[in-house]
Amino acid sequence: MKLSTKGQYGTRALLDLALHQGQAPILLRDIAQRQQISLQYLEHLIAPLIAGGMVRSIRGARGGVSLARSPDEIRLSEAIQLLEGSIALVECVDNPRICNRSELCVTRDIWGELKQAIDEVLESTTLQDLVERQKRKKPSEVGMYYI
Amino acid sequence: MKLSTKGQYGTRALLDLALHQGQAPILLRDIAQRQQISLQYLEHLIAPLIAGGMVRSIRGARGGVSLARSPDEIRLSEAIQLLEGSIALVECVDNPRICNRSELCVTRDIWGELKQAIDEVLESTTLQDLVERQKRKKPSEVGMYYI
DNA sequence: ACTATGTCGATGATATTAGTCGACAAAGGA
DNA sequence: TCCTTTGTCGACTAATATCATCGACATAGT
Repeated sequence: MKLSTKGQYGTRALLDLALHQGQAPILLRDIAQRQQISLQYLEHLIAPLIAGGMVRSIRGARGGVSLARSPDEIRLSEAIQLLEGSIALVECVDNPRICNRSELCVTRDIWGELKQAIDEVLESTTLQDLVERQKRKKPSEVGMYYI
Repeated sequence: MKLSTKGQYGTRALLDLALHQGQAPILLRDIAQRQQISLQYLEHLIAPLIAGGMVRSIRGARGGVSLARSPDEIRLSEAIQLLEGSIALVECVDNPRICNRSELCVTRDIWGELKQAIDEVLESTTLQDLVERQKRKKPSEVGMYYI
């Protein structure tokens, strides 16, 4: 029952994008360096975010990536959904058909409540919230490279 | 980000135990049949529950397993903990040391909130709650074999 | 052209999951 | 005592998922 590195690194990458937003697009290389993720792996993490319309990319020289919307319009629920797929901890919550017990299964009800609880946290948190928390934590280092 | 079958089947097995509690211990074979889990796999699911003191077992003829406590004293949080290990979705929530960013990492804070949200659901649900839900759902079939 | 960047599919190493099997231990009954 | 019934446990395996890495390619700027 773990969040894969896709979800973890992907979320960090998004936060990095929010923290470094500016005029110019941001280089994947820089995100990779700051977040200590290999560039080649990062590409794969970003891909579904681009496909999902959360991140925009510009190819070629002077290219890079940037958030497609303002950070306060990007909810973690959507990000995790793109990065990890459904948030449900158990398949049958989303697809009752895959198990013939679904209708009468009370454990399934609990897994549903769990999904809901997780969703409430992720739905109520935006990238902007993360940015503000970060500023509160360590104002001086926000926007800087990790040493 | 999925609950493994260990957690799913193990919880079902516990509920089965709660539903069929009586004088005599319950046969693993019967649980396996009712819950449609292979006996050999079920043994492995039950083992950590026995080790954790949640289930008692009696070997030999006329043996079987039973809950070590009354169902209203068995919380799902404890069961899942035994079956799956820590409930935290991300390692660093429990072990800050494994990542040098932990102290300043705001995504980690979110993973912590997630853990808390999950824990609240599981902590507030006992096997007895599941039994009652089951009775409410399908009073006639409680205690019966699945057809 | 040439360089800087992102895109994408193939590949591989490792870990985890989901079981199965077989030998064994303990308890009861004939 | 020996046989049957039950749980125990470690070894093994197959399938899948995770976590990358690599190389060829596409696109944009200079």
